[in-house]
Amino acid sequence: MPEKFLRPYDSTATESRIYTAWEESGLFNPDECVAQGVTRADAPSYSVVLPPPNVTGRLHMGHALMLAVEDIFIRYKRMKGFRTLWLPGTDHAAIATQSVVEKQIKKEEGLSRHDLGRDELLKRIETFAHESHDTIIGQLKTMGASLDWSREAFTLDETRSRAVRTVFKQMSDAGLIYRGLRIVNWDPKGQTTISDDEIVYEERTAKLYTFRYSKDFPIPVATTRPETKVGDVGVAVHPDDARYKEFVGKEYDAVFCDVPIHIKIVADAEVDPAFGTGAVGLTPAHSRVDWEIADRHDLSHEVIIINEYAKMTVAGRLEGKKTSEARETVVEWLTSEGLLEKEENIVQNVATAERTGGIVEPLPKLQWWIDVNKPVPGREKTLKELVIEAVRSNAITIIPEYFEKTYFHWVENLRDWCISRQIWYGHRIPVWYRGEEAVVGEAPEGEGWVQDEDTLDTWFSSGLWTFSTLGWPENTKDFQTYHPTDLLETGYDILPFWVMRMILMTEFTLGTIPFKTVYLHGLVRDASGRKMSKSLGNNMDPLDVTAKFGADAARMALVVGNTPGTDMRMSEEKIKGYSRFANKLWNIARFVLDSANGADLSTELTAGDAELLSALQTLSRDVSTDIDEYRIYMAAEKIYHYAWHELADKILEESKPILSGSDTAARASRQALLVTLLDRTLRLLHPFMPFVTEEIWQSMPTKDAKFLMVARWPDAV
RNA sequence: GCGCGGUUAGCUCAGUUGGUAGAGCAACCCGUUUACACCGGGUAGGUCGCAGGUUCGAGUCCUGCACCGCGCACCA
Repeated sequence: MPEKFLRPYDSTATESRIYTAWEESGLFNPDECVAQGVTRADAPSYSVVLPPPNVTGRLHMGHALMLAVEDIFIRYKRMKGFRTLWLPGTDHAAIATQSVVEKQIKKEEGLSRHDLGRDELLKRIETFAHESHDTIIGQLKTMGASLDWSREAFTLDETRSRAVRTVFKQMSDAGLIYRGLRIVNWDPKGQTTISDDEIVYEERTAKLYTFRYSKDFPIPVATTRPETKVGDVGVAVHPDDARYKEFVGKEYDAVFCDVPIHIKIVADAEVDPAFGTGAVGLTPAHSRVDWEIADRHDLSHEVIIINEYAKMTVAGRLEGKKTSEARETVVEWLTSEGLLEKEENIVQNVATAERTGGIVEPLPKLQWWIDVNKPVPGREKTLKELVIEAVRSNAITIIPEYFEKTYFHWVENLRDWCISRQIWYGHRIPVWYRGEEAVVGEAPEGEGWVQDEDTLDTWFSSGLWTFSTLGWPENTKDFQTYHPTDLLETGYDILPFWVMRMILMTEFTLGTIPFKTVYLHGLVRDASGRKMSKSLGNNMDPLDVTAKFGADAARMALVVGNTPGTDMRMSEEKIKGYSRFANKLWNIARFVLDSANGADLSTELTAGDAELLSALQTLSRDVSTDIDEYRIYMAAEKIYHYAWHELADKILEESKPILSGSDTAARASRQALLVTLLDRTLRLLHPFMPFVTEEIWQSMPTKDAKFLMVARWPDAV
């Protein structure tokens, strides 16, 4: 027995040494597995592309969970003999990264992005992104992730940029990308457009004011934003509202807080007669709903009264005021004119920008959009329909299944996707202008071309992730071998943002699905069930816990009993429990290797021993089924239970008298049995606790491959 | 408003197609010249949210309700 077993298991020293050995072996790379003869050249492939972490800093426990789950499937399939690829990468995360760096520069140097200029800011962001990247890669390795580093990708590197330009051009040629003036979500703080899903609604109390535009205006109108009323061009009432029927079609002029306005009364079914006074003041340029109603009644969109800095652009007493100040001014004016009829408190949801916290100001802007309701040429279906069908047809399976309902609910509410952003970090829109000419795709030859100033929504490039990482648009060997990928594993919170968009982009570009199965994990919460966050100070750093208890223990704690789609609670106690298990396993090995020293493994087993072996074979099949059916939470628990409470507590204990007894046949049988049981247990446990199992296996007399990582799975032995 | 999930032992959670309720932690009792004290053996603890229904049989299927959590939409 090697001397190392005389000391307790030391995860810290072992884990980094083992990872380095794996990495140096090259066996994370499936080509190398074939070259070294551990995978058959004609083996079926199994591929997973890592959801690229944002280069905004460090990984959190959610990432650790993601890595544990994916690595389990990957290691299992690799041991099963599949040509297994797990491809790593990082995401430039455009707005998230830029706003982190901008905040940092503002804090340390007091400078804004406009003080620095585009080139200098980008340089700073790239430096930051580079450092984040290195930190993150180190963390991925610490967790034991068996990723093929030779294929690492970045959403903003040259290959991925080319994929972005190519898809943009194809979509544009297909008539699905258009540039249009529409109401966007404008973030005055970040000075950019944001998409619907970058909005966070905050519940606040607000005042609902009921007023008239002038003394002779026939209908009182309710609003929470009196300052916008200087931009009104109409009033809408419900067509069946008896109170106002007689006024529909009439037009009125007024001077509202120094601003001349012209109001037409229209009837529109979208108005809720029960809310406020049942009459809506229409401000088409500053409300998406008003814009749509105005469209239906030929009212002007062009009365713009608020600018990108959320300041008033009208003449008179409101000129240049912030919207919040203008609101007070208008209310004072209404009061002094006797036009204010009522003031009540209501609760409303205020739209704020996720990244900056700025209050979203709806503004009409010329932006790039993807049309989700237009038939895709050659497919006779819209993007929206294709995205629904991929899941409805069961081409893609979502786990847990009930999330399919959430998915459909979400997609059915999908509107055209605004893909342009007014930030600097990211893929620049691949459109070049010269006078009236415009070129889409690759930069044109010749003088005088100017590229579009805007960048693309970060989800545009991550939407291509499953195939851009495999070298597309080149028809590479990797692309042919590994696409569509087998599994996408991610948090349920980005099902709509990312998962749906990958399906959309892949259906359009390749006419196929990006992955066959979506496995959604839940949130990792703290011990009392709160979300982990910087502001609460309850963050758990994966590096700290792995340093303390080992990655094996952290992985088990994250996986055992954690069903997909369900949030879990994490605590150091829990992880500590599994570090005890690693040590238990270590001592099982110590006992077995010590007492079976020199055992003849070809000894015929006694009937009783053969039964014990067959019980473990049954367990192996059980565990395989559990993993195949995505119940890794159960598989992990079963092996844990077997190793500790069956193998250690029962079998090892009852072996003691046999091993010291005088029946030599029984003893020889038992020695062989114990070695075999330990060997199988290590194989079964390897995907879950890769380090300690590998370290023990290196001392096993049954060792039949260079690493346990590429040894055969028990039901295939 | 539309939709999703949860409610099982003191705590955290499993329970795969309906067939006598499980694990971990905590508690309590016993054990220690030993592979491991990062241990072993044992005990106690549940009307499976409530009310109906289907069934020979329901934690599991159906209907309704309550409470908790979440998503989307609206928010004039």
